[in-house]
Amino acid sequence: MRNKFKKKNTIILSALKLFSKKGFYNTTISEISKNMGVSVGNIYNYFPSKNSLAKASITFVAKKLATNLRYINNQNISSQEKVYMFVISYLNFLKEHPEMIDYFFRVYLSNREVFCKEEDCGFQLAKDFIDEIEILIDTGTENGEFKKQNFYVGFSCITGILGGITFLNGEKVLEDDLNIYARDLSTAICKALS
Amino acid sequence: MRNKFKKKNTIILSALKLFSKKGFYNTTISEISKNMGVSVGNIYNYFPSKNSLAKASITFVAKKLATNLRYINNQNISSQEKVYMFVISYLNFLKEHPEMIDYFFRVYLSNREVFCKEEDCGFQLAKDFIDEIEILIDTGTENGEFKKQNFYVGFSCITGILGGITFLNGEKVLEDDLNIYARDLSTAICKALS
Amino acid sequence: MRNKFKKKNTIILSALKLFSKKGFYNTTISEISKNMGVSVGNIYNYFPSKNSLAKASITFVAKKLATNLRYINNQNISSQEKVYMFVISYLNFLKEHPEMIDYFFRVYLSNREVFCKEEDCGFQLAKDFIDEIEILIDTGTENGEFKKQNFYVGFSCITGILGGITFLNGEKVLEDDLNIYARDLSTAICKALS
Amino acid sequence: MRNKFKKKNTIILSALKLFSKKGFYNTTISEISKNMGVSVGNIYNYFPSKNSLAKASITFVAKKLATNLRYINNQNISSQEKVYMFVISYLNFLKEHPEMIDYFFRVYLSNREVFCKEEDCGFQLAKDFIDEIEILIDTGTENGEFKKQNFYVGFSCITGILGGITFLNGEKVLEDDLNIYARDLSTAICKALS
DNA sequence: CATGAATGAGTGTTCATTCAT
DNA sequence: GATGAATGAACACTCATTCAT
Repeated sequence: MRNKFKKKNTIILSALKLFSKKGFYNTTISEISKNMGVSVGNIYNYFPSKNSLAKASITFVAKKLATNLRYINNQNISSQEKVYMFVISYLNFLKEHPEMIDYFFRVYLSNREVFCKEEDCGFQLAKDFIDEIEILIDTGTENGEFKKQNFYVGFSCITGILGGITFLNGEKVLEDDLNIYARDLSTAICKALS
Repeated sequence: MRNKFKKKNTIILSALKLFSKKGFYNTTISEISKNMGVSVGNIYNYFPSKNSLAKASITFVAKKLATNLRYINNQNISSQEKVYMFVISYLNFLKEHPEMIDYFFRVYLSNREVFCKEEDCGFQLAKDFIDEIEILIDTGTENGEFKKQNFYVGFSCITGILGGITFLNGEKVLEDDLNIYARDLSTAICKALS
Repeated sequence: MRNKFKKKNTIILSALKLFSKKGFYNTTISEISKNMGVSVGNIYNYFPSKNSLAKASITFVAKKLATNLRYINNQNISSQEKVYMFVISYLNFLKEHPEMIDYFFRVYLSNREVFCKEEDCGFQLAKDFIDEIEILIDTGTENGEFKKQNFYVGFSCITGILGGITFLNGEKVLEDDLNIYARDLSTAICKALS
Repeated sequence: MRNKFKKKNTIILSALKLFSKKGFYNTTISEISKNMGVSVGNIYNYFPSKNSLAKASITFVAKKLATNLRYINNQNISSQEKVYMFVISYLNFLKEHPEMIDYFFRVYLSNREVFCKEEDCGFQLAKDFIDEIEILIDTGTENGEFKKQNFYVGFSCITGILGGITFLNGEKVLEDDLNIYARDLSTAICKALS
């Protein structure tokens, strides 16, 4: 039912905020429940374990990122412009929902043991997003803006460079507003891909 | 005295292996001690807490990476060649000491709460390495190989792209030997910087 | 709610028994929990730390003693009779709940470091009881049975003499039933106060 | 040999200071050793265990108190004057060596489990002192100053009342210098005994 | 569905004691 | 005798998970 779905999302949002702020292991289920005014036990009516909640959170964020990127991919513009739009969209997302991006980079990328215990292993959780990245690269390659290249290298260029600035942002060493870096970052990505 | 120093390093090495394999929170002091054939209590004669051991481990790896890069920075070659040598050196390091690089990327980049409780906060722990990255970029800028650019963007290009491939390597999705990617990666980095 | 209050008392009672028998530091939370058929963790749902449990235990005993003494203070009898009644009441209490009195004298009087870490420091925990002692002395002074005297000296006479016999009782050197000493002790106290 | 004896005393003095300040269980052998500039292991050349050091400390203090009291007992003065002299001597001792008296009252009286594990149980450790107390009472009884009374009650009067003021002193609630209370205390003791 | 008290295995850390040097 | 690194059992406290209400 619709309600169940909404409640799951509310829980994910609450978890996301805390996971990203304090890390996965320093966030307790009890805190998540208190933060959203719900009982501990009730959370277990929606997610069978803390790990499963973490996984659902990843998928949630990945889907958001994928949706954004899919929208851009569908535009009728050059690939370079798509990259730029994606960078802008990503940085805005980072500013508006730092907890989601932080979670994506901090918790997911590095608490492998949390996400890889069973079948639907780490990489798969973000599949939607990764697929859109692939589309972005392939389209650019097909129309000649990007060179033909190994997907993994291309993937590293896009997500790595954005990941780098995300890390620096999290470390609070950036002096300027994030948007300032948008042009430089997208240029760097495009050059790396071409 | 010399001995105390050596013992600390032995402990760090043991910790590094386990932290990187299982994550910081899933590694117990007892495991680290068993892994190196020493008693639990004795570890506390060298490190006052698990956190401090984690910090020392970061510094240890950062120093190794910095030493490698410093050696390259001091060569009398073009900056592009330096980047290539650094990528090669990094990938080899990753192959030979996956636990160190893994630790660097997984534990450090993401368990901020572990490293940021006091003054010598996160970013500072890797200072040596970061300084060498800055030298690499600045030298290239001075000799005209790289464009004049914001340091944070340049930093993201180098460490981000390498971080990306490291992540993929950790996820075990790469089909080929790491060295295969060396040329493409260094090319991408140089383009991104220029 | 009523239940929470009752449970706290049950825990205190269990703790009291063990603390007094084995001392604060030789009693583990695990023992307390086993002794009352409850899990370790559950105790922490009621008391945030072992120290806080010790403090609550002190207050619990002090309140009991205070209640006994308040009842006597409210009687319409001479102060000498009050002292006698108090001694009787105290010795009976000591016989029936040796763990409580033992705790009061052994753990409280001497594990200062446990009780004095914060604001509600040692002396304050037994405030209720001490207040009643003051009333006992003041009343006797007002009606001329006791001389006008420094409170601290008077306090030492009452609690010190009873403390002495308590100590000897704990050392198991007393040959007779405690009640045998009641008359002599109350006489000594009254003389000391007059 | 003489040296061994002296060293043992030095250790006892160091232990006494720390035991009384922080309690028996919060004082580590390592602290005692550091406090006196000696290695941990070396302490074990003089005392086979922490407990035995605590016991030796008790005997040390008891002997000091006994010596003081014995000197007074041997004077050719009334028993009331003896009590007064003893109170004065005790309060001075308390002011000059608070750690010793504190230890006697706090650690000995209440960490029974430390002192009663084997044959030379608690009470016996202070035998010298207790014997002198008995002599003080008996002499007073013989010369008619004190009434004939149960030893345990008499003992409680003397040590209890002094114990009371010691406790209050330790709690830092006394507003005046200890000596102020000497006359009142000795009067109270004498009255209680007569 | 919702609650939150109860469980108990698990972890970081301490510290008396030993012993090779 | 003196040293202090090494040992390892022990303990306070945490927290994911369960389940009776």
